[in-house]
Amino acid sequence: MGRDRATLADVARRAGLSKTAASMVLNGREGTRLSAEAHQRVFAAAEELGYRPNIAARSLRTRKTATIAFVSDIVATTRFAGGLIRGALDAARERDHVLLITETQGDAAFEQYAIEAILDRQVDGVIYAAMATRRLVVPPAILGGPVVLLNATSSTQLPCVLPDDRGAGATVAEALLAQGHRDRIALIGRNRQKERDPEISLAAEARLDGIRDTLAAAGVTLLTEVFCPEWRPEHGYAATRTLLSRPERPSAIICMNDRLAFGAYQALGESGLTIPDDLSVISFDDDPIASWLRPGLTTAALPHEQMGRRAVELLLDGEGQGPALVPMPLRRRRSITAPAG
Amino acid sequence: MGRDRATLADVARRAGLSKTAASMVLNGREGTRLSAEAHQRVFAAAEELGYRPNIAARSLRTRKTATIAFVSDIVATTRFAGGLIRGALDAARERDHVLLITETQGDAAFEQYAIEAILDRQVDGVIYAAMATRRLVVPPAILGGPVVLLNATSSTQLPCVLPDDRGAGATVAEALLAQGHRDRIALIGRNRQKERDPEISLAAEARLDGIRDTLAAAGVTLLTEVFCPEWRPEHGYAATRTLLSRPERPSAIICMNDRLAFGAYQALGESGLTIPDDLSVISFDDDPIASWLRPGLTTAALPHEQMGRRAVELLLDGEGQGPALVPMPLRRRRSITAPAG
DNA sequence: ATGCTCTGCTAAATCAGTTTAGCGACGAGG
DNA sequence: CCTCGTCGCTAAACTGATTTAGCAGAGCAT
Repeated sequence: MGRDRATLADVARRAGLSKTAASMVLNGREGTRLSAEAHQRVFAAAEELGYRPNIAARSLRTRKTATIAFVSDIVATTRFAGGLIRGALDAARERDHVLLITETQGDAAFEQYAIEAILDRQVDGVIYAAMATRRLVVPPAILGGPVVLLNATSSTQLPCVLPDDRGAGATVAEALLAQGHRDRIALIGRNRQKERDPEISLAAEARLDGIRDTLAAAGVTLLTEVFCPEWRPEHGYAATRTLLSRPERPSAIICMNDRLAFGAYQALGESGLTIPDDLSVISFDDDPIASWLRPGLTTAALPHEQMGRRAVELLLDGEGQGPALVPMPLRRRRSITAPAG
Repeated sequence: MGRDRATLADVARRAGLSKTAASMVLNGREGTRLSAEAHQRVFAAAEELGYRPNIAARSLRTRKTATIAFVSDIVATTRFAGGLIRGALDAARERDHVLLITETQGDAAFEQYAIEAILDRQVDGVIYAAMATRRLVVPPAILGGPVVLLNATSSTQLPCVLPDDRGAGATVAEALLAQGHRDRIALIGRNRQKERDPEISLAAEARLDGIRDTLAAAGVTLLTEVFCPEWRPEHGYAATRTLLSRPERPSAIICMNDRLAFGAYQALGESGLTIPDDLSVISFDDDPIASWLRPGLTTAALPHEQMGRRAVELLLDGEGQGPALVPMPLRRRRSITAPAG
């Protein structure tokens, strides 16, 4: 890998100058009194030799590696994680940085390995990411340098990037109100554990709050709320069957995430009900399946790519970059319409 | 990040020995004539100081960085990619290495950036991965060091890791034959472009071959084959409708991937047909939705995690590691049964 | 006493950069 | 004529490891 590369000494020699001169010119140092001609010669020599600095050598002196560590619990290998990484990758590239990725899998030994690997390589900063939006404990060892939390908060005073779940709740509620839904809106996916334990999820409570407040402002309350032990399709399926067994049928169902909505679609299909004519469905996340469903599922999208970007921006450009609460845009598809009758 | 770290000089001083001695002891060099007592002192000092070597400094001298570059076209941020990365991450950790991840997005400028970033950082090797199993052109610049192709081949003589799509085709066909399906097996997802152009997909033709050969060996031929412009749910939906509009209804449908199968489920559901009683469905990939469908979809799984592992093993441990064709195990769920009537 | 080998260890070079301190030439001012 | 400041540039130190070359002392044979 990369033998025979021209070194700074080669460039200097070819330009007929010292390493010092070459280094200063190539780094665009201000206040140096090197002649315009010297600049020319160095640039020409570097160009001709295809010179690229050796980052290891440079970082030995400067302690900068142009490398960011992306540490996640398990996010990197999850279907949702892609966007997070891609956004971070893009933003890093724009700033001439590169991403070192590690995964702790929630395992203390793996986390230890990840931290040591990172420290050994003197990364410029760490993005500490979680799969599910939640509160976590940051290992003190990495606090020696800049850290940004991605999709997570902690009790320490660290900058963090979160999706605006509360705003998404409001958005979803507004979308239904705008279609004329009022007192027959049901919700599936209530989950005491998720709502109460911030180490599991910050999303659940925030979404719920956004929904409730917005409906309340319009003088509306939820028709009913169905609890689910988890947020997977089978639970959405079961919850929807429960819902349909009750005397008053809702005009719309809000699902706490798309996997639940997927289960709801299955249950509604089996019951011979048509979406959205018999019943509107709306949800959160914008999982890839949302666009595969028939009809397409209207859902508030987790802005993973934006979040990944923002994390890098926060880390490298400092705090001035703006809000760390990233809005969740509504993806409008065909699953909601005005209530029948 | 990591200031105040003890250096080798610190360790040597505390042990009352030279840097040379400390270095040799810590690297477990054979043939050194340092006393057992000197060993003790060095280890003790390193322990007490929490010494960890600075990798940048070391690699300046040794040209080893304990870092592998994972370059992908777009795989890293795709729902499928997770396993590839996770497998690689795990195998890398076991060998005390770390992964530098970059994405080219199929863009030449990005690829250039990725290559330079990699070369600048003197990685020990490169895993060059593709999202879809295909043939690709490896940029000559990275051929200076070890390279392994992941989910891809090239015209150059590089080691590569591929899923055994042909074997999977055989597995799928066998599963249907074992249930008693014979002359009413349909296939959806034929696609001339994918089958013919190895730069787009190696999977399509291989799967098809595996299916055909296995059926032929049992004296069976496909009832019908429906073409699809792409392998997305809507195409599976359309293809299935086409299939159902024909006079002879199949007893089983083989879908070329799970997304097509998802579309097939939708179409079958609309037609009031029950899976698997009216019709068996079987497929390839083991996309997460396969387990979410009702009934669960039986499918030959892409062994992404295994593939990612194997790539690192091939890169670091050499070629002796065994076959680069990774078997695709059949995930048996409830979507196939014996044909009705 | 001399030469030889072996043991146990170290000084110094090296990797490829950045950075500090300062040198020689030249012109201006006193 | 001497001093001073500026200009344009360079030597050498430094970063933290590995590695080469070799030194001092002990033991042994001659």
